[in-house]
Amino acid sequence: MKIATFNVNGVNGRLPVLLRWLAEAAPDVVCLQELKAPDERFPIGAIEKAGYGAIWHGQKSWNGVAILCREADPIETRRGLPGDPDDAQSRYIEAAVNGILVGCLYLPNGNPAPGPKFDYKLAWFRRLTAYAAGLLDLKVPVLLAGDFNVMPTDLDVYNPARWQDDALFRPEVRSAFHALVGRGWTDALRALHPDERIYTFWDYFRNAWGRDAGLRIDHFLLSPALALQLAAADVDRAVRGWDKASDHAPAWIELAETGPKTGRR
DNA sequence: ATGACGTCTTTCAGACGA
Repeated sequence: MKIATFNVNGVNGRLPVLLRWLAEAAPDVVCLQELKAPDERFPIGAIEKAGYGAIWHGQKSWNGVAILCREADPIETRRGLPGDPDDAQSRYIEAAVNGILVGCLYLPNGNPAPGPKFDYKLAWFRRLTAYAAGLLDLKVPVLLAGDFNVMPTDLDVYNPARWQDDALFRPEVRSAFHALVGRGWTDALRALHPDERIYTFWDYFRNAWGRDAGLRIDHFLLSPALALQLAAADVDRAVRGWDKASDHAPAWIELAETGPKTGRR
């Protein structure tokens, strides 16, 4: 089973890119972020025509997350991250798909730091860490996938010194990520490629794509049982070079089929 | 320190992104 995450940066403006990538990559499950569209403007017709069922949590202009499932409808288990009833931003949606609980998230950017936006990022991170602990307690296969807006280590940044004070790389944010992962999750891309420079985002500015000046900020966190099934993980880099591309490229993992538990025959 | 570029908006300028 192939599961992907893709920050599309506008699901309607990006629809041709999304549909082309779905046809070429044929993922079984897709987590989308930055829909930048309210619920009623999610392009469900085109996505169904491409062979995918979907659930989505939209918002006008900004944010917005969705889960797509090939030839099936995701069973929604949650929309919105718990822990703050006043948080109106659409950044979390979760579903049961093919025997796995999939949480799709878009963690706040947090710039400029310090400031209220950075405080919101750290608070959101705390809520995620608390909620994720409960997910592990469920003892079912769980995957958290999405745009975490964090480069975990120097290896994940083309020029670490330049990003030192940025909300995506500040020590508080990196330690928040490591504290979350340290509770029992596996960073799938890094687990399979411990020494490789892997990027999932290239700025539109300064010819970042042409210079390969990238960041690794889109991640898959696997629960312990799921980590045992991890067979492959990579980034569809070429998509970043397409016409009208998102500033993110899709990342994906491949999970090996297990025995009777998830076998469908 | 700023802005480069791109997307969205009851648009033609401003907010936001990373």
